[in-house]
This record gives sequence, structure tokens and C-alpha cells, in this order.
Amino acid sequence: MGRKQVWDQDDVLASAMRLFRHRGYLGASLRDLEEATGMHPGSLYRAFQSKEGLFSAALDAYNEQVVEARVRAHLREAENPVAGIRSFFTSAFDTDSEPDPGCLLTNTAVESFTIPQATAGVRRGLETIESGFADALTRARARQLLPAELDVEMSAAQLLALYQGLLVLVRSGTAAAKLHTITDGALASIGARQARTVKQAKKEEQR
Amino acid sequence: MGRKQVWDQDDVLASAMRLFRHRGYLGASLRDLEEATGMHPGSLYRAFQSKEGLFSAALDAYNEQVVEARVRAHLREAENPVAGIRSFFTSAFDTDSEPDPGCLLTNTAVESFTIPQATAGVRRGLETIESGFADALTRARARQLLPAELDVEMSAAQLLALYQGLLVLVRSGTAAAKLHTITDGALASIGARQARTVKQAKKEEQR
DNA sequence: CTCGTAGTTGAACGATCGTTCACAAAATAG
DNA sequence: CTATTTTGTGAACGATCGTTCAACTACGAG
Repeated sequence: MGRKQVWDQDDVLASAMRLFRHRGYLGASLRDLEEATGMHPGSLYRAFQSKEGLFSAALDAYNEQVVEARVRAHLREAENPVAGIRSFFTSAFDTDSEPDPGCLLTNTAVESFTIPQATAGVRRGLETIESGFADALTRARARQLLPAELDVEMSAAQLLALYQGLLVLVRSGTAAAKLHTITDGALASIGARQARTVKQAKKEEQR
Repeated sequence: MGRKQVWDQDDVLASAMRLFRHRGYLGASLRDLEEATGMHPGSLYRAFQSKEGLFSAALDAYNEQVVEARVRAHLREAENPVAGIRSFFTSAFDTDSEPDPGCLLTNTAVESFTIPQATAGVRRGLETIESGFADALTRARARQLLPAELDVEMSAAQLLALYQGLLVLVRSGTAAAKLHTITDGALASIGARQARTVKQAKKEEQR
């Protein structure tokens, strides 16, 4: 009974997500969000209660769809875990969209004093990434792609920090080539044999 | 000739800096800034032209005073460069102020789509830090605190990314203990002998 | 003492912010 | 059909935003 909802929740949240990612929470006005989602204020408030509510829903969607999917594809299900870690990094800044919107988690973490109720979602997303790193590292170590004495927990935490840092540099306009260099170096210093040999192989080709 | 200026430029910029650091550019309203600086809108606009102008001045002051001072003290003039790098990191999140406001460069980089004319200042600050890292690493390598084959440029870039990442995690409320662990691990994986022995010494004590 | 100049003050402006609400439209139940 | 319920629409609200400006105050030069 009653009228049918004409908009698709996933579509609307995807649009809102994109806008929040580019402009931040404060930078995205309700008028902008209306235009982006094609919804009217009444419907938006009926569905999400407030701007905060819409943002929370978009952040949850980001965690459940974007973050989870990326962690699964690059980290948990990658056949080569070390290559997976590398592509998890590089896919974050080798984007077609110009300028790179970065990561909603990174951007929200920085803005989180303005949106205190978003910190829980940020923490959840960061934990998902960190445990994904840990999974990939464990598997890599088991396959002797990484040194046996590697401290997985610590390296995972380190990779998370580095990842967030790269996404800050992305927003500041750092060239993608430099971010690639940092990625390579990080994998090398963790002790990735394959990463190192790939890199050395390229060097040797140039001789 | 004319009336004397009653406010001190350094004091005013320090207050503005603190507010922008906590709340971000969009989150700090002119009314907030008036209260924080003790100035009235007319004087503010007379001196800084606009909110953007005030922000730019505050960012420049941050670079010239906070960033430069920190880089000099911890990186360029530290007698032990490796310990200096460590304290450069830890001093960023072992703050008395609760919650930790993070770094104005980090926060601004993320918000930079809203303030395009701030990207130059951000880049300048990041470069200052990176070259400070490079200086400390070079000196450490010369004193054989780091492996002779260390790639200084690359490690400096890596440290910069890690540093920015830690400051994101700070804003998300990550415990300081974890950030310390990451710092230790990063120094160890770069190959800091001293860092590694300190850590191992602690471990051995616990046995 | 007077006058020109530089600095301060705070009321007020239009624009835009997030949000509400009365009403119209579409679906189902009886 | 009518009655009931759910959803869509968009004008409008008060609050706050960044900014302006005319009146006022304090200082130095002559």
C-alpha cells in the first residue's frame, strides 16, 4: 500500500558518495546533493533524516561496497599477495578521474572533528584495510615471498599508515610516478623478494 | 602618521592557525575567527582582504614557524639523525592538546579542492619536510647509522608519506601507542641499526 | 590646536546554509 | 468507486555565512 519509491538507494548513495569524496562533508551543500542525486529535499530528509544521516549512509556504503571489494580483490583473493598489495596501492592513484578524489576514509578522518559520529565508520573501514593487509602478508610469508621473521601485525599497521599518507599526497597533487616509487620502496623495505626482483629486472633491462 | 595597530600579527596568525588546524578552512567561520583572534571583521578584512587571505597568511606562518622549526630541531640539527627522525614523528602525536589537531599541511592537503590557492603553500611545506628527512638520512648514512646502500631520496619520500599517514590516523583517533609501534617499525625497516637494537633490547628485557 | 591619515568598530547586507511542511501524486485495500 | 497510506514536490523558514561600509577613535605633522 502507498506510492512506490522511484529512486534506487544504491544509485543515490553512489552519487552522494562521489560528491562527498570530492568536496568533503562541509563542502557538499544540500543543493549540490539534490542536484547530484536528483532527489528533492523532502524525499532526502524523509529517507535519511539529515545531512549527517545521508553522509553516514554514504560512508557505510563506501565501506561495504568500495572498501570491501577492493580489499577482497587485491588483498584477500589475490593469487600473488605481494603483487596484490602493490596493485591495492597503485589502483588508488592511477585513476581516470581528474583530479583524484582520494579516499573517503582518509578525507573523513581528517574532517572528523566536524562530524564526530562518522569516526566509527572511519575506524571500521581502516580496520578492514588493515586486516586485509595482514591477510595478504600472512599468505605471502607462508609462500616465502616475504621473510619468515616478518612481523605481520606491525607491517600491516605500517602499510595502512603509508596508504593513508599516499592518499593525502594524492590530494595535494603529487605526481603519480612519485607515488609509484614510494610504493615500490615500501614493498622492498618490507622485504618482498618478488617486488625487489621485478624492480631489479627492470633495471637490468635498461643496461 | 595615523592610529597605531593594536594587535600583534604573530599572535593573530597563531590563533587563526590553531582554529584552522582544529576545524579546517570551511569549519572555521569568520565569527569563530573573530572570537579567537579578538579582532573585528573590519580590521580582519583590512589586513587580510578575505577569509582566504587570512588562511593563506596562517598557512605561510605555519610553514615558516612551526614546520621550519620542527624540521630544523629534529632533522637538520639533531646530533643523532636517526633519533631525530624518531622524535620528529613522535612529537607529532604526543601532544598535550586533546584531541590532537594533527598537521595543518595534512588537513589542508585533503581539503585543498575547496581552497585551490592553498596547494602551493602545502607543497612548499611538504617539500620542507621531505628535504629535512633527506638531510637527516644522508647524515645518518655518513655516520654508518644506516646502510651505505640506502636510497636517500626514496626513503625520504617514503617517510613523508608515512608521516602524513600517521597524521591522518591521529585525526581518526588511533591510540598513540600504535603510532609509536608504526614509527619504530618504519625506522627498523629502513635499516636503522640503532633503532633496531633499541627495540630488540626492550624485547630482551621482557624475557 | 588643527587637520589629514591610518586603524577600529559593529551594524547591516545579500547569499546561502540545513531543514520543514503543506500539498499533490500514486499505490493498495475494502 | 472511496478511503487510506506512502512517496514526491518545492516554496519557504530562520540561522548563519562571508563581506562591506560609514561612523568613530587615536595618532603624527605642521
